[in-house]
Amino acid sequence: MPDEPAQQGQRADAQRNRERILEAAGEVLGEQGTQASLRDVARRAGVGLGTLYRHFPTRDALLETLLRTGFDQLAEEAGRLLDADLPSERALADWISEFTLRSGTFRGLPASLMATLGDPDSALHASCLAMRETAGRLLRAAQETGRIRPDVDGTDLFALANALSWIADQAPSIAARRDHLLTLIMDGLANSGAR
Amino acid sequence: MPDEPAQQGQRADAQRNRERILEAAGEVLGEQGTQASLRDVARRAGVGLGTLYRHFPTRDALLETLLRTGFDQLAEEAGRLLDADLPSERALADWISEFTLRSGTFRGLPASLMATLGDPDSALHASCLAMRETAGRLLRAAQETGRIRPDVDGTDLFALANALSWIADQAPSIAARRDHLLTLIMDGLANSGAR
DNA sequence: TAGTAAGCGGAGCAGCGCTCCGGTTGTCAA
DNA sequence: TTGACAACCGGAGCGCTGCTCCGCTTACTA
Repeated sequence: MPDEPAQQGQRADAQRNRERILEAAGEVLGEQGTQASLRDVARRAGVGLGTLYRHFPTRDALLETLLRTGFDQLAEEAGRLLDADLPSERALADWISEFTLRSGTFRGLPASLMATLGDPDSALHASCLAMRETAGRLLRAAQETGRIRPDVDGTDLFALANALSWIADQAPSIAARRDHLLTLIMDGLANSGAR
Repeated sequence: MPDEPAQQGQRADAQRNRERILEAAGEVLGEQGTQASLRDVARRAGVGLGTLYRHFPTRDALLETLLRTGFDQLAEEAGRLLDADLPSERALADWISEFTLRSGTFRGLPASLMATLGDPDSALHASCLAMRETAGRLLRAAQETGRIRPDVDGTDLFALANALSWIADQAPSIAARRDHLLTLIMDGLANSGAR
């Protein structure tokens, strides 16, 4: 079972360093957020700064590698929810909830994700887009049942989900209201008959 | 008509510098956002860095002085809306709209405002709190008419308004959806009969 | 006008992102 | 096994940041 095909053909030491960097990055970003010092990451990995930048030319590239699995899992989760025997708006709410939970792993992550909207060259853009599209299918399914208002698109959904995560990562005091605010937003998304 | 009592008893040059700094800060933060380089502000004001830090010991102190008038106006606006002959949820929506418009003056401002929630020592905290309380009265008034759900407090309102501003200042593309997202959030705030 | 407190401004420190390049080392062919 | 070399390493260095500290200047007042 070959892990991570991305590093095939590399020298053994390069591959070892890559793994060390990713491990250290997970720890450091977990403590300091997405804006953590990359010097700290290199230091913790026991690696030179140049080595870090060669493996991950931008902060986004590092972040993308750290998050890719999570994106994939969120996309799969959307697929599962599509097939599940659930009210469509319930499925949507569950997905958003899962999304905001995961966005909480690194402080500053919601901002980093939102930034990809305006920067198609970002390394994060592609894998983020893929997840967004799967979530979009979940949204459209819910709209087709008439449970979710039709004048909302995938980008709105993404923005709202990120905004919710953003709120939660601003202050611990308000993070406790996350679920409450989610139901509020879901009510806003609901298609309330007329209108 | 004496302006700005805060600088009374100061030497004339100190007062002059204070004004220069505020003017320069308005320009620089307008261009670069709330995280702009304070060196740039000092440079543009034609003043040493030490002078800037003596007048405004922290970035928040500078920001607070720049925003105080705006906070006051927003509080007054809330008062006006309370007395106005408007459906209560309409008044609330108008206030939020006004708030998010003003939060757009500096990029990064929503984040700076939210940060005051968890940092009572911030220079911004006090003037922000005053405005929040006036907005809270607007909220409660709307709740008493039964138009707005009762399980929402002033902090929720503040968080949501800031989140909306935050979305708008992430990417110009999504900023256009601001009003749309506002109606969505207002629908979420609405008290839809049962529940 | 002279004494002085208040104010000034930039040198300096530690840290940041990012680049660049001389030295090292893993790898593979001979 | 050994040698050659591409691949890789790591940190010095650049220009920036926030923030402090202190010798010099200047506006005020007695």
